[in-house]
Amino acid sequence: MSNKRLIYIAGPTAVGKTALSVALAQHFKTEIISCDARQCYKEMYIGTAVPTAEEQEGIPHHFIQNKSIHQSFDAGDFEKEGLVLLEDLFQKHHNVVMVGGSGLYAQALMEGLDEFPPVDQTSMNVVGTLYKNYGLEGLQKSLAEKDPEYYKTVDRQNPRRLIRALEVCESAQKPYSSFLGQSAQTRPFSIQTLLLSMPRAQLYDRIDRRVEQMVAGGLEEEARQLYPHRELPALQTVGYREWFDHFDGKHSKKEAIAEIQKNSRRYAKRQMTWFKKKDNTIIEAGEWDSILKTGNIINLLKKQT
RNA sequence: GGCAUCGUGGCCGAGUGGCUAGGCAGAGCUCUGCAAAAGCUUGUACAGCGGUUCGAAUCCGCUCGAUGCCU
Repeated sequence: MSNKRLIYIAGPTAVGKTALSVALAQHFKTEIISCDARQCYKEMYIGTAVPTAEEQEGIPHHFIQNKSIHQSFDAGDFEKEGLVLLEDLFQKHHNVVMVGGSGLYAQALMEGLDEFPPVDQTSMNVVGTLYKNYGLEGLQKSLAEKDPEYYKTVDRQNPRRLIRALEVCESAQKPYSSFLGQSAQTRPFSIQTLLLSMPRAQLYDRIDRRVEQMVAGGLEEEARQLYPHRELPALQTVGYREWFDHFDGKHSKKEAIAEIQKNSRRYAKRQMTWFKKKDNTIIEAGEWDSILKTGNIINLLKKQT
């Protein structure tokens, strides 16, 4: 085992990941890699709670605002680019800090995804048309035929899952399931995950307040500028869709804000569900506060057994 | 004080004698490439008490509460 270590700070939105990650990075004099499926887009700033320059405290951050909403970027891309970046960072540092709430992205980088062939535009169109014309049932029938094995285990009610599998089948002319479980992933570094946790009520309160701060900070205007691009995948995001609906007259500004708060709370819930099953070291709010205050960061890492 | 209408799970809301509407919120969960996405699961509640009936959220009486009108 190499002496290189990736320290991953996980946790739901608004729990306070940024401050801890910066403190850790300062301690190890290292850099931060963000695993956040939205903060990587340069066009989105306020609504994705990108750490400000002050918050970053001079620590180099990667995968923050380095993509455009007009290009496609997904968990697989993140894995590939992230590994290249890590290799470089580990030349200079023993420890590298990763932060972010996108569980799938973190999983991709830490555990690896199987190799899938790229999905071409034609295949996307074929599947898209199928869904449009024949709905969920059309997708189910097609997948049952093209990949009966995967069909047995997929969530058949979930169009996204069905579409993805069909797109791969279509592009590769091979069943989606034939690519599963191919590559046994090992990483040339160790990984330590710290999951930040906080009582539900307290977290929800922080979420509500942060949304208010975003609004005060000009979220509405940011959303207005992105309105022309509202169909893009990157903009299917809490904090933006609700404004788009408001601009379309579907609800008032006040309702839009309340919706953002509600959807953020739900997002946080889903994140907690995801991280919970991952068997991480859980750090409660009270603990990391005192750790930050005393600067006693090493104890935090010793918690890991 | 009199008359009238009403009182359904956290909220909205259907249901006028038997076959546990539904929606929202909440909670729990799934997920190997749009993941801040997408999907799944989840409540026998009928203001209270008594009566009629084989059987009442539904009918009758009283009590409490809300609203409106009247004196």
